[in-house]
Amino acid sequence: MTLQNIQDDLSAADTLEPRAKLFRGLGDPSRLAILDALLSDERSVQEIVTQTGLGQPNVSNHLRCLLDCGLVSRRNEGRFVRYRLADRRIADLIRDADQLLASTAVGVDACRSYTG
Amino acid sequence: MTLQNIQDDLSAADTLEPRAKLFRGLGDPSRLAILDALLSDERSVQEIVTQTGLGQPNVSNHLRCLLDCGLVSRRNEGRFVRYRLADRRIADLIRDADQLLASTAVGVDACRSYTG
DNA sequence: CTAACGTATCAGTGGATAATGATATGACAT
DNA sequence: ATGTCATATCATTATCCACTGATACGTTAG
Repeated sequence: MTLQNIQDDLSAADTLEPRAKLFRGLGDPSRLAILDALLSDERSVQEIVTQTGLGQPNVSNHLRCLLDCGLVSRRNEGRFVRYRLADRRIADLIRDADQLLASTAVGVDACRSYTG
Repeated sequence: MTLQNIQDDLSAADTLEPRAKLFRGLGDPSRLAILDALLSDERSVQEIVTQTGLGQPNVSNHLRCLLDCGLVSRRNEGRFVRYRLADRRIADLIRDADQLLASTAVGVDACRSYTG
């Protein structure tokens, strides 16, 4: 085993799980729809429910997930709660993914391992 | 509903599923470990098995998934099969994710929705 | 031809999780 | 105080998917 491999393994041990978790956070159509709704502006839960067509408890669940992950932040306003993206780089990450998907090489549909 | 929302919905309908699928492809520790092994160089299945500690059928399964998705490409060499990243931007995406995780705000561990 | 090796496929299994309906919590208005 | 609205939580269910062991396929060596 080379030094390079050792370094890879060391860094992998520490960063693999969080990395996977971040990508999994982004790897659900419902959560992506929610993030999409937040791309342009801050939104209340109701607005997100309307825009995404998802059920309200479902949206709340995913928002909790996204909040715990630190991907969104919230702000109370009376009985409304307004959510927004926690970091610009999240939008960047999504855009980069779209660019990658626009490449001819990357054709995710063909993957039979999961139905997505 | 504003024009902006309509545009969001239209783009979402087309790109949400593939996007989610791409992120899910990246959202598994085993697949990330495999991609990690390929970051620095081309590798045979055996080498990946050794470096990741995963089972051989398991690695083959994930490689098939990654291949179908277009995230890796393969090359036959005798009875060996050597895999490599299909696109530099995949490594970029992973690095960007790591940078995001280095931020204080994004702390994925706290997410209780999935154990990952 | 046959043995040995590298890789891929398959079926079975356990564990994880997204969605739903019911319900709880909290805030505002009258 | 009470009703109403916005949001969050909970339990249930049904589905999905990663892993394993056995095995098949393909290639090289002897």
